[in-house]
Amino acid sequence: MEHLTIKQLKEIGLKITPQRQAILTFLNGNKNHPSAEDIYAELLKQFPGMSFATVYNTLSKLSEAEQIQELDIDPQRTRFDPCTDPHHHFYCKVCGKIFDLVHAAPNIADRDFLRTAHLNGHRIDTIQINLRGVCKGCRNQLNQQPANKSIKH
Amino acid sequence: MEHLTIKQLKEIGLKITPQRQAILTFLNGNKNHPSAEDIYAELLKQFPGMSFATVYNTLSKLSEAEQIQELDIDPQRTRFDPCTDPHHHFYCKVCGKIFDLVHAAPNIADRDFLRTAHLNGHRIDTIQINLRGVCKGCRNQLNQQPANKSIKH
DNA sequence: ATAATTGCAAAAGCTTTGCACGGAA
DNA sequence: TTCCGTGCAAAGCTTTTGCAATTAT
Repeated sequence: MEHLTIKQLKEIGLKITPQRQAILTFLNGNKNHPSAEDIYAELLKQFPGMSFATVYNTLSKLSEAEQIQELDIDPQRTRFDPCTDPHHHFYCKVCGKIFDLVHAAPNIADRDFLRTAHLNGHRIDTIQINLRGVCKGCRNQLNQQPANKSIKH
Repeated sequence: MEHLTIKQLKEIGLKITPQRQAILTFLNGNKNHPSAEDIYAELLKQFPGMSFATVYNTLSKLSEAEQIQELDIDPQRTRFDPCTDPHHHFYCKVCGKIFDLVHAAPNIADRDFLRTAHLNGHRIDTIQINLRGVCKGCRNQLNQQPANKSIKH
């Protein structure tokens, strides 16, 4: 899915609250792969009294219903991707950004096949392909300032 | 690498201590993908005074030197794999076991190529392919006892 | 009306760090 | 001797949970 709708929320049995609508709006089209904290911090601007638990609970339920994806590529925290189409991810260990790799890397066969396949008798539910390294931008910076050791996120 | 040696420890600039030798011994040939806590708990039997920090520090250094692999497939904790040969992993969300998938799933092209390749200008250092679901054994148990909801690790 | 959701706050875990002492090289 | 490694303990963070008040349906 590319776009989360209120209709989808209802279909998976969730009540529509202003907070949840804001979460959807923030997530839709977001390519930054935000953490729960990122999302919370952003929505706090609109909902000064908002609780982190609200963000956390909603993300959990969306993820359970497979409306969003929980990424395990960041060693420090779970990151979320509203796009559930099959694609790989690249994590830059210098700046912490996550990049989508849509067909940039060879695909691990057909995901839909693997999903229902019983590999070695195991039932496969999800697949994640995580590449890590240093992104283009950070490589350039490192080349220009070889002494710079700062790591941001 | 399949086997960690004292020679390798020296080569990466680590001092040889009884604790570290025990860590190597425990890791060598271990297919259980233990967590730091698992390793600590096991070694505590041999070294009653041992500290978790010792395990943690040594694992970090081995991982930094690429002598072992840190797996991010377990949502709860980092797991370690002494085998650095290219292979995929399957995580059972019921029992928590991790299975090696050597060539069971299609390979994501040639890892050695990707490692040195500059994908979209990014420098790729590591690749992890994480499959998750319910393992054969747990599927059988679930079929026999549909009401069993216990989750162990 | 009723069941889910929110906000607050605390707890629970895993991971990481500081420091003084002891041991490897 | 010189550093590195160890053990101990505390701190740091992210994630998870309990509960009373509030809100969606």
